[in-house]
Amino acid sequence: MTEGPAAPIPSYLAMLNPEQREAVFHTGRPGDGENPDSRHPLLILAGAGSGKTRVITTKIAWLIREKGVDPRSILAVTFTNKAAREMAERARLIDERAGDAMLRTFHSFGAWFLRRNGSLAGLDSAFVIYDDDDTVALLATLLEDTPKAEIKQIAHGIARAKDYFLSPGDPGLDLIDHRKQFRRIYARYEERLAQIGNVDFGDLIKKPVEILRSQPDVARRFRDRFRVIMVDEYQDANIAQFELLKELCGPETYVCVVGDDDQSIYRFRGAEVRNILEFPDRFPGADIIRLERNYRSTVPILRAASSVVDHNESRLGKELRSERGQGKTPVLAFLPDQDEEANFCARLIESSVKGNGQSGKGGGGKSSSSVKPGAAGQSNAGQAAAFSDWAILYRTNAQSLGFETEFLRRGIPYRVVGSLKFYEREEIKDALALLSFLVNPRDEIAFRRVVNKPARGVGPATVDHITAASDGGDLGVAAKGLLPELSAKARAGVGTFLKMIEEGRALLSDQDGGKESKQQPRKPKNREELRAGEGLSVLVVKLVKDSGIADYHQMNDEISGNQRLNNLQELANAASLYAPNMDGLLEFLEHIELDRSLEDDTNKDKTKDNAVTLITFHNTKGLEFRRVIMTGIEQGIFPREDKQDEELEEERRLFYVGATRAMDELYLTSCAMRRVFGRTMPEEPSLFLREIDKSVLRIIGNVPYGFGSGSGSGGLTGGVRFGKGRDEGGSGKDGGWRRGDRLYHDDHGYGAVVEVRDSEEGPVVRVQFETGKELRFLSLHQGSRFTKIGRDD
DNA sequence: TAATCGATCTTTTTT
DNA sequence: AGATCGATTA
Repeated sequence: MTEGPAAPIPSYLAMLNPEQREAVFHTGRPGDGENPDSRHPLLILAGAGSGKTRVITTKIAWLIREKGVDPRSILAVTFTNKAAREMAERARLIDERAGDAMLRTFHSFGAWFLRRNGSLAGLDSAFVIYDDDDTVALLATLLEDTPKAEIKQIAHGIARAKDYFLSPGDPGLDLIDHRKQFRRIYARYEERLAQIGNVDFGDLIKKPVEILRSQPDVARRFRDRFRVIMVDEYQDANIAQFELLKELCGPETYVCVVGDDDQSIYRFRGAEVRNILEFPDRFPGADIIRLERNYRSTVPILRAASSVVDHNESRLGKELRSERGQGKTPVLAFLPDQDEEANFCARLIESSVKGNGQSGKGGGGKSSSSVKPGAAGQSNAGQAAAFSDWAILYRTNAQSLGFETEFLRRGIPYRVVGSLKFYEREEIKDALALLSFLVNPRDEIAFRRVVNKPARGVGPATVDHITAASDGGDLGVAAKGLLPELSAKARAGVGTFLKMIEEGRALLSDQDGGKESKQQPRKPKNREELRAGEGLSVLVVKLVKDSGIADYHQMNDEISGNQRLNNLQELANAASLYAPNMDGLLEFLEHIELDRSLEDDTNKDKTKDNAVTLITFHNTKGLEFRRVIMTGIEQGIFPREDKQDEELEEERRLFYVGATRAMDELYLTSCAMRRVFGRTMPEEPSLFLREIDKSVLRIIGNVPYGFGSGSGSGGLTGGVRFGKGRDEGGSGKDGGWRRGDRLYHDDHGYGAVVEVRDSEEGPVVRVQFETGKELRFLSLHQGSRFTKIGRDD
């Protein structure tokens, strides 16, 4: 199965270990009696830190260089843009020609496919991609008076349905959402989306599959072109993506997928571990190569990580071996609460960085931490760390706040990965909606978003009027036709809006110089390559200015108005890399939609190279850090409370992913108390801490009673248990408030009841606060915001 | 009809 | 604690 190169081994291959080499040299050549043109598929099970990316990139280069494979016939798909970029870069370093191979994310490949072949499914090539918010907005127009939460649920259902390659008519839909109306809404949504002429995220995968299935000639063309298909992070593929892979593969296609079943963490997004577990069944004749040498982490770190994931049932099984020796023992710290947790992390980091010329800035304020990082025995005698060596990992984005506050206070540089996203900002979405409407005049969602922003006197009634008149067609045309019927105010507003849009479109076609101008749409390469004021940014700047969006946001937001302006400027800068014509605009919008890694401006100044990384467990996939702190390892937080069975297994894998990011040092923190939704709750150590191999841990802090005593179950009741809370204020269900009652309100402080009277909704209580404020409350029985103190009389 | 204040809900994780 | 909803009010 393996065939080595004939002569001396080139240097780019010499650095590979035997398994990696086997994986690179595998070409799936058929045996005797098999179709000589067929290829055995390959599944590379690549453990964390086993040099997976090196194998893929080397393989691509090797195929081109030694096997004479045409680079253009190679397709490699990843899940993130970052991975795609990295892969392209590294493959090109080995062989320049690898730059001609197609390296894309699944979604970007789908978009590329649809721009060229979408017409076969009735899709105009000038579509815009709707994100989740747009999907919700579209559903909202379909479902008036439906609570937002429910709409979101339906949107989620539709997204999942597409992940599983299910259409409104599919019986399997019941597994997603069994309510009868669901498939009806899904069907209407599809209809409306088709009418508008845009696609959502799921369509980028689902539609290509449909086209490939219904158009044999297209399928043939693609199978002809792509002779080699590689998939990275295959454990994250969903059913639709699996189907797409299947459709792209002819009998002669060489398929190679790389993944790690232990790192499958996107089930909630439709990822199916089954895809990788069953790969040998779905792709008969598949060979499997395991990469089990880990070059990243020390022995105890790997041991700690594996000991947890070993508790999973459904695994292909794999034994990671460290090539890095013993190193420092991972530390598990039990801490009183999340403030102390942040404090602990800060001091740990500061003490490691000291002597490195970086300011430690002595941590004023509370110094009475019960757990001193130094006590961990991690004297950083010789080697000082850099801030950038450190990463703080947490389960939910919300947990970053405490660390940010503490780091800010102490002057520890940090950057938050992936929480506030640039493209999710209101002003950016507004600007993008304007641009989208230029491209697609049928885009009701974009139209609704910006037609009256800033307020132009175009109210909901007018907007509904226009959309109704458009009958799914060009909204601009419809609006124009309706102008005479509108009130003077609305007419003026709509007129202004239309004029602006027309000018924008004119700008695009002006620059176009007709269709025949074959100006190469510029690829975003180097941000500095073009300056703002060039390319598409002219259009963005003009629209943002003319629309009044810039002023609107600057006025409306006194605190961060300028920040918003900066963000808009940043958007314009990004646009400068694209050609100032319709194609360039489409490309720009697609780029924005699919690669949302553009950083928020607020991160910019902190992004100095030397900063601590604050990041969710999910976001760390594919990254590595010298020193990692996994925080909030508490039952209910991680794993989340509602996780069972397969989902619990996925949480375990997430733990595994997090722990295996660490190269040299690993710390785990678990708090006895934590503020959740603003209330302080007692916490228990995570189940995973019970599962972890204690022989590779150093435990510090106040160990919860019974923890680690090995005395079987029941040993995990850490922390003090509080009852349901204090007395419910007063007697009776409605609180039993009377005139003269004194109370404390969380927001307003002390006050007294001056009047109680009945209404249809229940008793209305009027309270005079010490601040002088007098407020009326419909009911005071909620308990949490009010505390009854006593009575005056 | 916008603004304001109280009530209620929120926390997964993301291409 | 913070965002968002939604009802009441000027």
